[in-house]
Amino acid sequence: MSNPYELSDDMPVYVISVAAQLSGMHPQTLRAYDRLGLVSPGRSQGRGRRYSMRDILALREIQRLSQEEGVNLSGIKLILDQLRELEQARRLITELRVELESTRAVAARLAELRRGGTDTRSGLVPVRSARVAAWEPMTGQPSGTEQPRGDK
Amino acid sequence: MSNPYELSDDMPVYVISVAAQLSGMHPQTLRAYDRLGLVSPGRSQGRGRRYSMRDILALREIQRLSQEEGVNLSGIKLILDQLRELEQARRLITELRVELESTRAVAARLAELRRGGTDTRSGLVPVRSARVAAWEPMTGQPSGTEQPRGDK
DNA sequence: TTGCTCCTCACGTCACGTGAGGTGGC
DNA sequence: TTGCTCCTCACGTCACGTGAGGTGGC
Repeated sequence: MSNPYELSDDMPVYVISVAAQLSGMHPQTLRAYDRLGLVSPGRSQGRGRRYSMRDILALREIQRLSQEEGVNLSGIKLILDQLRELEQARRLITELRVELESTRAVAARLAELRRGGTDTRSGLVPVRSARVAAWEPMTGQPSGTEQPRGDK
Repeated sequence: MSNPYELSDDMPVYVISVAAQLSGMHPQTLRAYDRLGLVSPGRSQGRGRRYSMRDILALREIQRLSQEEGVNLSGIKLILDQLRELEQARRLITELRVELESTRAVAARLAELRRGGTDTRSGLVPVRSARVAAWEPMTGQPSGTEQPRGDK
């Protein structure tokens, strides 16, 4: 309850030797990553490093990018930054779509309440654009960038 | 008009020596990038490479990531892929916000037409969520895309 | 022929992981 | 004392740029 950490994932509990085992890396490598600002664990009394589970997961992702994808540390840093931006954008997209749907429902309900049925000519009932309707939450993305240029 | 290429940017016109000069890279480097699938120019008669202006710009971006950011080629490939996804997401966000605004305007107009003013208790007039309202189009960049957020 | 293109091979440099070596506090 | 931590230095490996060397078609 009065726990200063929301979840135990953020609690810095693992010393460097344990963190090295959990992440499958060399302790010296973890020190190097700390120095480079890639994964900076907490400190205990200003001396020993203390890694959280979130740090461990970050280390594993770095290991994957490094070993499987062959990306160097400069690249990994940029990629992780970009990934955060991308996830932020995706969250916003989901939120905007939810809000758009509910707003559309409201508009439709209001239009319905106005007796006489749908008055299409008034343009009061918005037409969903093809591009927005067709969009799927991030497909594999090859060549999907093509824009059908709907010239309404 | 009947030009098979939309803009001259996509027309493969530069031979490798010219492309090397324009991008400030070694011809051998361009051949290596082609082999690695980083920038694959067109071919003339199945032999010589022909680079478009778009290829040149891609080469310059690669050079920046490599020299200024110190990213290796594996990283550059992932970063460029991610960047395309990010730009796609940003375009969609802009589109969704435009559509949301217009739908809101329609809903507001319809609500107004229903005599008696706003009936807040009915929940028919949607309240804009704080997160969506607060969001700025990707901070950290020129911010010229700023949308004045005119709340009607 | 000249000047381009193509290719492969090899070398130099640099990034990075990791071992060694020596220190200090529970 | 033992077993951890901290640090720096050095070495081996690998990625990558680029030069050399030799080919072929306008």
